[in-house]
Amino acid sequence: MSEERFDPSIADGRWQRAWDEAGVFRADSASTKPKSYVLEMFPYPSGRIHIGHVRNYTMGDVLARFKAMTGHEVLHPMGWDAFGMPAENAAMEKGVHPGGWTRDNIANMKAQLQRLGFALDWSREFATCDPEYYGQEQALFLKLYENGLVYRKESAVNWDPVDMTVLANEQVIDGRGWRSGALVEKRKLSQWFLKITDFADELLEGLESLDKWPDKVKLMQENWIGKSRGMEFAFTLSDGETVPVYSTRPDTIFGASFVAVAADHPVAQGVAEGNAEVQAFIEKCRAGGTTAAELETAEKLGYDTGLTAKHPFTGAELPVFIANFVLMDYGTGAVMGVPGHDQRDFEFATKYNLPITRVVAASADDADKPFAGEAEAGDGILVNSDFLNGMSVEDAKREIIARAEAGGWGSGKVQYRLRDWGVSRQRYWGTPIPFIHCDSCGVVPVPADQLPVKLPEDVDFKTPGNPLDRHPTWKHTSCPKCGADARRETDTLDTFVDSSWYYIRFASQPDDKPFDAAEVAAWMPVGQYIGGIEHAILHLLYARFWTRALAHCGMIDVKEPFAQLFTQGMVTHETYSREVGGRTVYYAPTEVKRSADGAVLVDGGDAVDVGRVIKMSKSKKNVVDPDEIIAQYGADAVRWFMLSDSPPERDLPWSEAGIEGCGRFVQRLWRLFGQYDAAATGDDKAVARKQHQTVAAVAEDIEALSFNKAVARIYELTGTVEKAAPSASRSDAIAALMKLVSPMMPHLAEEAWVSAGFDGLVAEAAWPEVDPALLVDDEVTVAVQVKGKLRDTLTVPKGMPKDELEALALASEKVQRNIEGQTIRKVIVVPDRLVNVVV
RNA sequence: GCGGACGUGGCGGAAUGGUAGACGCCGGGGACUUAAAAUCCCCUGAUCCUUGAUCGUGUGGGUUCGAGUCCCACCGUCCGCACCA
Repeated sequence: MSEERFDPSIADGRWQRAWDEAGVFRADSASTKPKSYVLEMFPYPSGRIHIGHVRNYTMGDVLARFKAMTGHEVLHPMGWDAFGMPAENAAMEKGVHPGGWTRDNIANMKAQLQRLGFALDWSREFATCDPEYYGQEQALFLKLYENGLVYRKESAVNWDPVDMTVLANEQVIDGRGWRSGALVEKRKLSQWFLKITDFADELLEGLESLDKWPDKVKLMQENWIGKSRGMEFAFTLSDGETVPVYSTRPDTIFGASFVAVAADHPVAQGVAEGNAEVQAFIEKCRAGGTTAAELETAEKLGYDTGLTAKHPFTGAELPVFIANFVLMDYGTGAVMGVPGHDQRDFEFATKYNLPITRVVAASADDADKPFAGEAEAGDGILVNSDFLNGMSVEDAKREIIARAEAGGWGSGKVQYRLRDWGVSRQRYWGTPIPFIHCDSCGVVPVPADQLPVKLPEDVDFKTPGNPLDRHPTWKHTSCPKCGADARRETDTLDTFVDSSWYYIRFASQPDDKPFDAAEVAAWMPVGQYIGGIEHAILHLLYARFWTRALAHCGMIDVKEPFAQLFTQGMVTHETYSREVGGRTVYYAPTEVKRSADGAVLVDGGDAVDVGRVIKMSKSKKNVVDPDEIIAQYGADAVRWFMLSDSPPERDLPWSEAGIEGCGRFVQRLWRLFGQYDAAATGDDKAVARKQHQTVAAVAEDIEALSFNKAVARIYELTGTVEKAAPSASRSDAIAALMKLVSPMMPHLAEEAWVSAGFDGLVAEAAWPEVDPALLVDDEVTVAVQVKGKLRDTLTVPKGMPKDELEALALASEKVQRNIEGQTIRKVIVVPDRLVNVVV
């Protein structure tokens, strides 16, 4: 080997070209090898990759390369989630076309990813803004429509006044738009919906089959779907109207002391007509904030409508209130108030002096026990409840539902928190919804042969609102049914639709249809999906739904798209700041010189406060630029850092010292690789053993995505081999080490591989064999304890019988000293592990 | 409020109920060098009466020959959800 130092600035590019020319990472759908589909969440093309992308894609890359070395045909694709608001914002701010802006960003980011040497099959690359992609998405949307999974309805929607678009419930966080942060308003619009609620139960039950998903994510989805069982029944009001209510505690019906309806409930609307006071109250309810803090302190408010509701059993006339804590869009928008056994009802009843009746108690003797300032929602025995008296809560629920159903005035009901997915967006940069509005035929799907419905190129972004809607010609077309003048739908699809099936398109992308079912079957489901926890609900639930919807339409045979899910932690960094003129100024890591006891500005030397280690963000300036660190340390050092130290599901603190250590290790390996000598002779059992143990352990660690442990083991093997005297075993170990590190540091590994005189690419080499005989040591160190405290250790041949071990341990001078003058009560011997002398 | 995760050296973190702190970073000392960089070697949980011993995995209990690991209670940090009837 000639060079003393490994030079990534030369080697990185050389091997990236070599892999590309050899087509090493191209996935062959027809291969007979076992298939492995490794996927990381594709990025939004913002223009620059973030260090978080580097971590995410490095993990996937190591797995993909490892799978290839262990005999799998690997599909590891990459593409672009290319529709969405930022492109339109750029268009508005800079006057560039969203398409051009997006294309430029993709080119930049692709070059950045390529500099990291990822084993990606770029032949399958696409962007969701390609007409070839969104046209097929339109075809799928129409397929779902044909199968009754798409509908349109007038509905109150979450309107983001800044982005000027509708948001899904999931996109409203604490009453604000998830992207713009603007306070969301309610508006009535005609919207397109996907019937995700049809799949609520399936999506919930399907979670059970996902044994390789984090429990945390499954739990979040479970809560989101929010299944509850209860009873729906109607109250008859004093004005003759009926008001259906839903309750999960129908057993407590005898404790009902009022009925409450939401501000938007028809009853409330009726009462409000011509009554300014009620209108004002309703307005007040609507204005109520929805943030966590506001809800915590929000007072229960009610307006007595003067109407009464007849209790179905007691015949009592219960007052009917409009209440601020009742939601129109859950259940029926009306509830029966049972103050004794629901905390909200309790607070409400206390405020408005309504009766609080106990109907559940610990025992029949406690039937009239007073409440201790709060409702009792727990289990117990029914009391003060006529025919339900003495029953358990569960039995009472069953009984009351049975009676309601027999009497025809109510029925058991399963209720979900999950709502249908509103997919209409009043934006330009998205997939046009393929429908046409005709005055005589109504809403008509665009015929398949007229797809894709392409976005117009000439658009103007100077005025707010939907550019498609105000385009001079685009929306004017003719009705596919009657031929009369008609208008195109000007809404575009939520970008979460785009990301709901991209993984299927990666597996198969014919020109004339969305995908080929057989080819999809060859790859799906994704074997390992890796991405951020922030997509735990939205993206992952939508993708699961979409897959099931396609299966429902008979298009594919897969129900769950992602067999195994991994959510990686964030990359974090210290923050550097100073108080300047009463405000905090943040500094980038490159502007700061860090030392053991603090930090100063490179420019000027002023002291800087070293703040908490937090997620990298532009506003705190605690970011590092992937390009800069690749240029400085090389791709392999950066990749190695991404895998070292922190377990991948936890946050990874970026540090200058850490990346420098990685850079040093790359050189250290390079020096060691240079000592490979094919002509060396002689055995070194200890080295061989360490090699085989490490190969087996690293394989296990990579499969488990425990990259930090694999890294630690590679350090150990490196240390062992470095210290060993030259031998054939040592050279074997060096060669094995080249393969071991090749998924993590592929450029270094290739360079060493060719320098050592091996043929071909190490990326295509087979993972080193493991000789099971070498996995076990023939000597073991046994701990010797007296009363559970370590006193000595013994090095003995493996498999020494219990009695011999015991004798040896008792003979130990240190043991003798510690048991002096005491009686041995018991000796516990665990072969090959320890001896514990109990005195 | 509900649900969940996590608490181990200066730091990131290892550890099938069986030698706590692997491995890395930081720090200290030394070798090489005119010097530096690079590299290599040694030390590096705390305390003490330092050939050794005592203490030590958030706190307090418990189970066990033996607990970071299992059980109970508490404290703290972080995350998710939330007037969902």
